[in-house]
Amino acid sequence: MKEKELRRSLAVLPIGTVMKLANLTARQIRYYEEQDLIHPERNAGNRRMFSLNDVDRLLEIKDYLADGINMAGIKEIYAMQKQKAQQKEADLARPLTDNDVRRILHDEFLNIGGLKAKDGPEYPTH
Amino acid sequence: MKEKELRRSLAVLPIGTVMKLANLTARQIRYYEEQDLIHPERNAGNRRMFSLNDVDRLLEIKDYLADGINMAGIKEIYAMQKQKAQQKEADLARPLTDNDVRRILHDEFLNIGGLKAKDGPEYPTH
DNA sequence: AAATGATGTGATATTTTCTTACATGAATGA
DNA sequence: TCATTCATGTAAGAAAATATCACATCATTT
Repeated sequence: MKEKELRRSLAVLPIGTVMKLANLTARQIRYYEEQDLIHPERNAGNRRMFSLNDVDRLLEIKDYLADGINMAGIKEIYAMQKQKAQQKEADLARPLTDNDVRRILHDEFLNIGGLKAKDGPEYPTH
Repeated sequence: MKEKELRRSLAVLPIGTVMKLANLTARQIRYYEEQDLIHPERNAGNRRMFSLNDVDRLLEIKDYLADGINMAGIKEIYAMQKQKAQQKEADLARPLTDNDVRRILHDEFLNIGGLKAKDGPEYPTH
């Protein structure tokens, strides 16, 4: 479903529509943007244009706030989600080759032997 | 998928967005509305608000025009489609009950006998 | 009590959209 | 060929939507 994802990320909604869909004031929406929780695009005339994904996120933010989580907390949540997504992306991008595996095992054996010169072992040898 | 249908029929897009999505001028879009080919909603401030279905229809209209069909032709096409849809709806809405069938047969027998007083038979008895 | 966080409100500028009217160029029929 | 009609362009002026910025407010935290 790549098509669907594209549709959902198209910036087509003006703030007035988003206010109604998410039941938020313009002030709130702009503030959440200021806090880097959403990143609506801008059209040629500097008007914010939102995607359906943006609306979803606004609804999420609303829920988090209702649960007593503050901006900082929400920001952290999204930062973590982003990290996870990036890790997954990286994992998917280049699955380990046999060569990678061999190299990793080789390095580990070096470490186990305590022979690694430059930085010393990564774990206590006690 | 009633949900999807609802989403597609939500009037959330301003004309500026629709212009880009359908690659049409505001003039064209308003003219097609004037010709009763589309019926965007209006918001409290009298601005036209379009649904994704509206955009689809605009793209269709564009195709028809490109095929050399004029407004009158397109209008007729949509009129026919509407009729078909209404018929289908009517058919689906209330399939005939046994009672309906009995009543219809009863009436038909009356007619066959040529006894129907008021309007006379519905078909030539010749 | 002072500071902070989330939101409301008001002022003013800019952009978008509306309606109305007139212009235009291609196709069509007399 | 000339006048019409059709689909669209364009301009003017008004109204609505949105932008930013500043200050107000009210609850919570320190």
